[in-house]
Amino acid sequence: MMNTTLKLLAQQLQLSISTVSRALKDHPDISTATKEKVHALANSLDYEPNAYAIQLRTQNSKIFGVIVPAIANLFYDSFIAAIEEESRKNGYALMILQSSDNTENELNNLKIFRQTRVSGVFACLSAHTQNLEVYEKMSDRDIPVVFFDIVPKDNKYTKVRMADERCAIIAAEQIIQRGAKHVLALFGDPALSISQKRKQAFQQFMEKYAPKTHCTYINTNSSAEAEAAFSKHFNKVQKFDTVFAMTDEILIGVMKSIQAHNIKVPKEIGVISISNGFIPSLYHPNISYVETSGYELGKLAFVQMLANIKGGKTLSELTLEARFVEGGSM
Amino acid sequence: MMNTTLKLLAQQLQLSISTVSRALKDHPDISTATKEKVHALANSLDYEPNAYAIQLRTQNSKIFGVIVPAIANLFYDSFIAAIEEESRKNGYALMILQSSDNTENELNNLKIFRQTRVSGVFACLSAHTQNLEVYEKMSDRDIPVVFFDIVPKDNKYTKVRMADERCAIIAAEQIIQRGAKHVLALFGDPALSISQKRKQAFQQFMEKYAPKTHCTYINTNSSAEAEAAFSKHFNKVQKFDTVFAMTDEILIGVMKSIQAHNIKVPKEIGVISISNGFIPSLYHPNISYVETSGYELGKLAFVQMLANIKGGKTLSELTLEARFVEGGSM
DNA sequence: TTCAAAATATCAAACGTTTGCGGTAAATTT
DNA sequence: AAATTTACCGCAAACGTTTGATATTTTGAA
Repeated sequence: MMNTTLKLLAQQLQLSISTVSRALKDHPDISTATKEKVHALANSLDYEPNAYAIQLRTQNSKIFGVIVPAIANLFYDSFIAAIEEESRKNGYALMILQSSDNTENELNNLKIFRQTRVSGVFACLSAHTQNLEVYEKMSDRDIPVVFFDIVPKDNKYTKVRMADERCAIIAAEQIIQRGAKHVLALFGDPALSISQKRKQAFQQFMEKYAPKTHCTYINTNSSAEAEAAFSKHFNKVQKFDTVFAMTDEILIGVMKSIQAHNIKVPKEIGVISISNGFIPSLYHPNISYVETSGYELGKLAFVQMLANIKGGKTLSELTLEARFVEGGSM
Repeated sequence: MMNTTLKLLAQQLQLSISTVSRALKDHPDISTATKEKVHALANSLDYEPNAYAIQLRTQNSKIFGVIVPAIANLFYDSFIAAIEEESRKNGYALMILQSSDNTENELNNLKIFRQTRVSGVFACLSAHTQNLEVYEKMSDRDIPVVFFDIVPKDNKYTKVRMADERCAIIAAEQIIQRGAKHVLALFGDPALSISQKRKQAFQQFMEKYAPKTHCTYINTNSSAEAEAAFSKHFNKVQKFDTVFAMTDEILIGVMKSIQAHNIKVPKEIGVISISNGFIPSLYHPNISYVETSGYELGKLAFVQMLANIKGGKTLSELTLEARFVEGGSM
């Protein structure tokens, strides 16, 4: 079927293309009578403006690019859901690409974004990306970048992230408040800055405010590792009264082990984690957790993006406050 | 910064735009010497073809649209991950929009896709969408649509979905094979065709091959409902030896109740579900399930899409076989 | 009436590509 | 040496839209 274009409308109405164009967007230059005629025909012919022609002309694609390590991930999911909602409200569409935590993919994705002349990109750095040159290239092209979650250290970038240290500290506070004596604290990949930050904050806080509490710190790289680590340490003579899991992944491993050994929560052991809430709600009793909301972070990132587009540069780091959500596991 | 364009390259090299364009795409008309010069300059100037100009010229956006009820969903997640992978391999990008199971959103999303002149759309119908007129409009514009998961009944559409009935039957087979006597079978929203199909298939199979097995059928609309339903029925005198959960959502509810009552799996009760595998792996022992892989379905959908684009129409319904994955819960 | 001002509509260039067609010079054949 | 082929390259139109500048008509006041 022939696509309806401005030209076609113009021909049928015996008007010029520009008049039709202006009529369609309510330009004051055009009389009401003409406008009505144009709108009527446009409707009946199902006119849909060609986004590509518009972009070519206006240099504005009204599309945001998003790079996440993985789409299939509770946290990024909710992040994406949030910016998708906001984007729609603001007349933008989303183009989502995943890096699979692979720097090469990340590069290719950025390239696609450049070619598509996206209006902006939301980027979560791959685990081991060091070279930020590509992102400079985006700036060169006047494409604003808002980093989220895993963000570069450099202060010249716009970034939003969870208050990683605070999360860990809130967890520590709770643990102290409940009078824990022996704590097993499990953290993620030690190469990741997020693991480092959380561990450091947690450890410092514990040492300062509860020096008598005995803490064991372990880094694990997967659910399975966490499960094994927990099993191994729990079997020792020295029993823990509290376990802290830095991520959902770790929590999953811990809980599998807890189920396997039929350990009673919270009677025999208290459990606390950092999460967006879904995984903790899977267990009975619900696991208490410090909330890191991908959804909230998404909203925040979007605000930053808009500010960036409208008012020029907004070089700043915004961190999202965390809060403790009481389950029944402590 | 000035964007590098063909024109710019042409000027600097004292060549015509067309020559530059052809050189860049290895056209045989252009001499090797020229090609090299062009490539060199293009590289050093970081030339990136303008996707919009190309689309305008070629009428081919190389973008696929995807509509899902929700991005934050294990099944759709993996579906998206699969088509994202394939798309990238084939030089396409993805534009993902969520309907939130709302017909109006669905309509708007389709509109965006039309305006963006996507090369094709992968669509999962909203729960209660009846009117398929919009999708006709896509066909009018020669935009192929591949339906997945929740698909229309009409045979004129291209669709891929799980073998819903087979899933239920495989589960029933396993249940019979384990010699279950009293089964609690939980299904989802009775208004959804997927619930109806699975329930019907399950029930028929059980009645035919294990008429003596006593089955209780219940429809629930959420995890919480499933949890309540399970608790209620398990408290009765008549104990169940097996519980079947049609979806992850239901399984979650069931498992919470099982944990709350500290029921031993599989000793006191056998558990089986239909899932893509993530949720079942969260428990100890792992829950046995009939696998419905969003990932596999995505791959299949993509093949259909490509066939549709290349070879014209491929009107057919493809269903993906399911398989039983042994956990330790039965 | 006359003329400026306001209202309305049109022209034409530009955005960055692709591509059919045509042209020129060199290489090859008669 | 003329004719033909081959190898390169450029011209210009087209894709559908937006928009500053310009042209035409209508309106209202002098």
